[in-house]
Amino acid sequence: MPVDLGIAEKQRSTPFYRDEKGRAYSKTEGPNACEKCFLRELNGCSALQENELADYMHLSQSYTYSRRSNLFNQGEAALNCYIVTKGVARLYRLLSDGRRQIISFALPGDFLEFHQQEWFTASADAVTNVNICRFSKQELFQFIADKPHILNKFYSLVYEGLSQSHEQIMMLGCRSAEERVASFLLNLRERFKKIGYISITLPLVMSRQDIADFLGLTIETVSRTFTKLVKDRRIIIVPDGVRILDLPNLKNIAKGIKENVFY
Amino acid sequence: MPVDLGIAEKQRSTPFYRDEKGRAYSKTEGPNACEKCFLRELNGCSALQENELADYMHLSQSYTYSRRSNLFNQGEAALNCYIVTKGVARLYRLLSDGRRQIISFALPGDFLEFHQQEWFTASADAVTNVNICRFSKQELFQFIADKPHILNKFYSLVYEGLSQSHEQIMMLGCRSAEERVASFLLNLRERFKKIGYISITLPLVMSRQDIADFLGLTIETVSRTFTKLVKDRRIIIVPDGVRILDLPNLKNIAKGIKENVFY
DNA sequence: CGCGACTTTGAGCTATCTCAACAGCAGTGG
DNA sequence: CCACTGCTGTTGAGATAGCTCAAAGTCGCG
Repeated sequence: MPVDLGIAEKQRSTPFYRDEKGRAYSKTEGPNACEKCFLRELNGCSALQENELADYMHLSQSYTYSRRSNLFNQGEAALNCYIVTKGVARLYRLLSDGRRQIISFALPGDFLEFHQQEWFTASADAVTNVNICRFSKQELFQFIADKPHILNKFYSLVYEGLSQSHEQIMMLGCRSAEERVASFLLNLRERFKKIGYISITLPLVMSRQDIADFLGLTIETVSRTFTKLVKDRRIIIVPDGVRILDLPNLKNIAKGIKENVFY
Repeated sequence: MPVDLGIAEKQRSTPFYRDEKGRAYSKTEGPNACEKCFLRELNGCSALQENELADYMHLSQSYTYSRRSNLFNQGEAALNCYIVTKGVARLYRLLSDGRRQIISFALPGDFLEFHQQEWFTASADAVTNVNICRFSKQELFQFIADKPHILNKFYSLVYEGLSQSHEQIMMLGCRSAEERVASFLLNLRERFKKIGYISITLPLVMSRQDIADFLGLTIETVSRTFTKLVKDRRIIIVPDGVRILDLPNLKNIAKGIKENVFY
């Protein structure tokens, strides 16, 4: 089963439930088929030993959220944690006056809220149709309590997230609009590669507004910057994404190097 | 032993060594006196059980770095990890053209580089004279490999760091200069409180340039913003720090609320 | 007292924002 | 099949928060 970003689907057809907050979702009955999951090699689940898999499969349940729907909200009791298995989700925080900062885009294999804190510190919703594995936090952490090899793997993943956040801090703190957009495209490209999604077109499943709120820019600045990159022949814009024409130069822009420098 | 931010000391008197990179430091011979350490209640060490303490004490060694000296650099092999026990350090990343982004200020009790990655992803140096506990990463992670209660504690601490980083992303992505400075002061105040450092004056041991590089602003903008906060009677500037005059209003500014709002 | 490091203040500049118009496209309904 | 509507993205023109450069002030220290 290949990586699925949920690009094509615009509508959902499966029947859905609503939770106590009115969120629509659909659910796969019975335990998850972890042994067939293409993500097993990639993420925290890879730390599982064969004899642990059967129990683990019963811990999580598969859910589907449709495009634009909400997964959880900042401030709510954090009873569950999530792994994205298909599509893209956005993790964000809001200020009281409506300003939004997207903290990260979660791709297949990414963990959300794998902590033991009582409340969600951010909100998340589905950018495309999204499939997730949902765990009861309490059950999950009980399961791994005597399995340090798994906890260790989780630890590494959180640290990786921390490292990504530091990169993001660097980006927002000292990079220009053009550098931000270039970094964003390259980072996305790397992450797709890592999960085995390789294609000439770099799909941009999120809106310009999402990109703007991620990069700390306005939608107009993002648009103008894309236009500039197109004019300078670094990229071309295609339906649902971009194609990178001049990778080395884009990398230099992302690094903050103005002219062509080869090394 | 109370929290010591190393404010008063401008000079160091103890003899020092130099490591292979030419870094000056001094070292306490023999095992650390963890049983007397005031941080034991606060940080990761609090997860240690009585019978584990003796072994743990032999894992780390106490080092002193003088003001402005370097602890480690981005890109070097990450053989050690650190806990600040006195003073303040800055963790930062550099761009090739010299732009610097300070990722965090590490106060007593804060962990640095508690990961198992091969290389340092950031640099750190001493803002004041700094005491640290230094661990061999390999030895430390070997020690905790069969002690999930400690690993679990570390996990929580890393997640807390992640949460702080997300706050920082929010700050850099969508807050104005005044909001950033207000948030910075309040956040520092909270963190001092947490480690038991309570005083009328909020000490600012870092330079304006450090604050600017942390907040993604220039030194001039930081200075002007302080001046504005003084004029508006939110704070007063005193030697080595500020005093907060109007806490509720400062909190509103930090939240992005313009006028007096009580709730 | 004088030097150097740091901070504040001033004045003009610019990258990015704001506001507004318009273009493209999908869905809808007659 | 085509007007109509709503949503998203692009482009333009003017406004502005924060930046840059320059000068002056402050403070600790020899």
